[in-house]
Amino acid sequence: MARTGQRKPTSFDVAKLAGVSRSAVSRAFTPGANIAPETKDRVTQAAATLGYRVNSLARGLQQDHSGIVGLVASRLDTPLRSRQVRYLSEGLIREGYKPMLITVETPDHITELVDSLLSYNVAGMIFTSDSPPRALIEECGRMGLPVVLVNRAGVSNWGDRVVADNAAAGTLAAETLIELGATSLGCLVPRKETYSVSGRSKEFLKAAERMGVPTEVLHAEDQGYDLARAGVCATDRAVLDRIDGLFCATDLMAIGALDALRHDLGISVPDRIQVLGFDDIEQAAWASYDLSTIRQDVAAQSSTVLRLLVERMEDNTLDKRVENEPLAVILRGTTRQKAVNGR
Amino acid sequence: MARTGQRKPTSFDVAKLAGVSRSAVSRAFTPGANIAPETKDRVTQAAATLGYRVNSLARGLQQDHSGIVGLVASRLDTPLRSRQVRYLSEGLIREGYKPMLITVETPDHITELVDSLLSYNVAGMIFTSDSPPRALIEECGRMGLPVVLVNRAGVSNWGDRVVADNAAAGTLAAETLIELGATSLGCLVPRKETYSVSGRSKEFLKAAERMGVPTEVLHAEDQGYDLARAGVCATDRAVLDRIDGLFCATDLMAIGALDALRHDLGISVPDRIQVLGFDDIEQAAWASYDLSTIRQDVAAQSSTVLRLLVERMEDNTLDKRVENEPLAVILRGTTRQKAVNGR
DNA sequence: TTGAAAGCGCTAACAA
DNA sequence: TTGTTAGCGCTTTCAA
Repeated sequence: MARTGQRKPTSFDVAKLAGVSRSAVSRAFTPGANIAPETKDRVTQAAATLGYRVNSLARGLQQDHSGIVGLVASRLDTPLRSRQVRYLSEGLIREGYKPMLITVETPDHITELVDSLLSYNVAGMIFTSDSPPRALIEECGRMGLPVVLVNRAGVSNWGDRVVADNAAAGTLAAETLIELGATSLGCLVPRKETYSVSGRSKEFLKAAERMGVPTEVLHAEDQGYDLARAGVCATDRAVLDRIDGLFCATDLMAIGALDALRHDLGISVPDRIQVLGFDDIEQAAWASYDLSTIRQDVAAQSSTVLRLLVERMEDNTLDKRVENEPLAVILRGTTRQKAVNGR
Repeated sequence: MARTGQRKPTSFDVAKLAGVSRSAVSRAFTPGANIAPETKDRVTQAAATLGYRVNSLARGLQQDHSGIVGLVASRLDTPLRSRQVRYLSEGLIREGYKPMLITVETPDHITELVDSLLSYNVAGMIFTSDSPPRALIEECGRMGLPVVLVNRAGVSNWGDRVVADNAAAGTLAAETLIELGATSLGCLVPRKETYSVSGRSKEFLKAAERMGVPTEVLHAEDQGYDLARAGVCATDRAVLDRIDGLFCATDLMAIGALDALRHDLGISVPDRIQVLGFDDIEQAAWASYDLSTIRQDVAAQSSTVLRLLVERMEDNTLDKRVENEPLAVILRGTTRQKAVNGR
C-alpha cells in the first residue's frame, strides 16, 4: 500500500520492478498461461507492492469480450423481479462476470440502450424485460452474442430461453381451483399484455373451458397491487357473485384482489371466493395474506439461466435451447381444504 | 444456430467509406466537437450503413473513464432497496452512464469485487450496501474516484453522503408515538447492527428517555419480516404488556411485528399497542397492513445521489458534502387518531 | 519458458 | 475545420 494519488501502475511498471517483460506480467494474470511458477511469483509480488490490477478495458479490447454481461430488466422494484435480478447478479459475479444493469419500463429507448451495451463488448445478455424487441435479439444473433431470455416468448430464432410454461401453468391453476371445489372461475387479467402474465391467464381460461367450468374475465389496467385492487373493486357485482374461484397470474395482483375482496367489498375468502396466485413472492407467505399460489422457483430458474449463458459463452455452436422450469402448488389460506375423498 | 459474429466495423471502415480521417469519425461521435455539419452528416451516414458504433472499451481506455458507474447494493430483494436501485439505475442511464451492479450480502469478497470494478475505470461509485469497508472508500479516495454513500456512516474522509438523519428520525418517531398517546414505548432492534437501522433505533430510545417515557427493547435476529415476527413472538409477554407503542426502524420489521401482534399473539393494533414503521415501502400502504410510518422519499433521495455524483464527476475539487433528506410522518391505521386538543 | 513487436479501436495534441 | 501522429494498457503471435 504505497503510492498516494499517483498515476495507476501499468503492466509496464510491474514488469520493470519484477525484471521481466510485459508479456510475462500478462501471463502471470492469465489463468492457465504458460509461465514458470517462480516468474509468476515475482510478478505477483511486484504487482502487490505496486497495487497493480489488470485494466479490464484494455484486456477487453484485446480479447473478444470484456467480461461484462448485460442484464436487461423491467419492473425492478417488484418483489419477483428484484429477487430474480439479485440471484442473477450474484451468480454472474460468482462466475467471474460483471452485470451491467439496464432497467427499462417502456420499450422506447431500449434499442439505443442495448446498443450502448453492445459497445462494451459484452460477453452475453440476459433479458428479463417484459418485451425485448425482436429486432434486438436478432441483432444479438447477427453478432453471435450469447443471449438468454427469461419467461419471454420465442419471438426470435436466436437466444436460449428459460420459461415457466404458460400452458402448464394455466392448466395447473384451473385444475387446482376446480379440485378444491370451485365451480365457476374468474381470472383477473391486466389490460397491458405481457408474455407471461397474459399467456398464463389465457391458458387458464382455456383450460377451465376445456374442463367444462364457466369463466369470467376481470380486468385490471395493469399488473401491480393498486390496479389489481381497483380492477376488482370496479368489477360488476354480478360477476363477482357468479364466481367462487379467482386466479390471478401474479401474486401481486392476487394480493391486490384479496384486499379488494376482503377490505373493500367485504367478500369472504376463501369461504365465498377462493383465490389463487402465481409466483410465490415473499409477501404471499405473510400472515395477513397467506396466499395460495403456484410457485416459480426463482433460485432454480436463475441457476438455469446462468448455466445456459455460461455454456454458450464457452461454446457458441450449441443448438438453441428452451428449458422449462417446474411449478409447485403451494396451498395456504386463500383456498379451502381439499375434500378428503375427491368429489 | 451456430453463427460466429462478423467482424465489427471500426472507425477506420467508417472513415474510409465517408472519405474522411478517423479523427473526423471520432469527432462526429463526440458531442460538442469541432466538426463541420456536413462532414458529420457524411460520417453519420457511413456509420449507419455500416452499423458502426463507437467501442466504449477503446474510448474508455483513451479517456480517463469508461462511463461505467459502480452500484454496490445489498439486500437487493428488499422492497426499499429494489426501489432505490431502480431509481438509481434509471437515473444513471438517463445521465448517459451505465450502472455496473455489485450485489453483496456479506462483506467477504467486497474488496475484491470493488477492486474488479475499479479495473473497468469506472467514473464513480454509489454505495448502498450496508457496510462498505472503510478501507475501500479510502482507496477510492486515493484514486480520486467520485463516491456517494447512501445512508451510510461517514466512516471515511472521502465520499459525499446522502442520509436520512438518524437522530432526527429517532426523535420524530418518539415524538409521534407520544403525541398520539403512547406512554410506554418499545423498539424492535435487530441484533445484526446496521448503520441506519441500529442508528435510528438507538436515537429513538434516547429521545424517548429524554422525554421521560419508559422504554423497552425487543430483539430480532436480523431485519426482515420473518425474523421480526419471530422476535416479537419470542418477546417476554410482560414486556409486551407494559408497552403501548412500538417503533420498528424498518417497515419490513414493522409488518412482521404487526403480523406477530395480531395473528400470532392476538394483540390488538392500534388499540392495545400502536405501531410505527419507517421507510414507507409499498407494502405499508396495502390494506391489510395500513401501516403508519415515517417516509423516506426514495425518489428524491436518488435524485440527490445522482446530482452529487454527477457534480463531482464533473468537478472533483468540490468539498465533501452531506445532504439530509427530509422525513415525513404518514399516519395510517396502526396508530390512533390524534386527540383533537393537545393531549 | 521467455521477450520483441504488432496490434485491439479509439481520442487528443499538434500541424496544416 | 481537418488530417497526422502518438499513444491508452493490454494480449498475442512469433522467434529465440
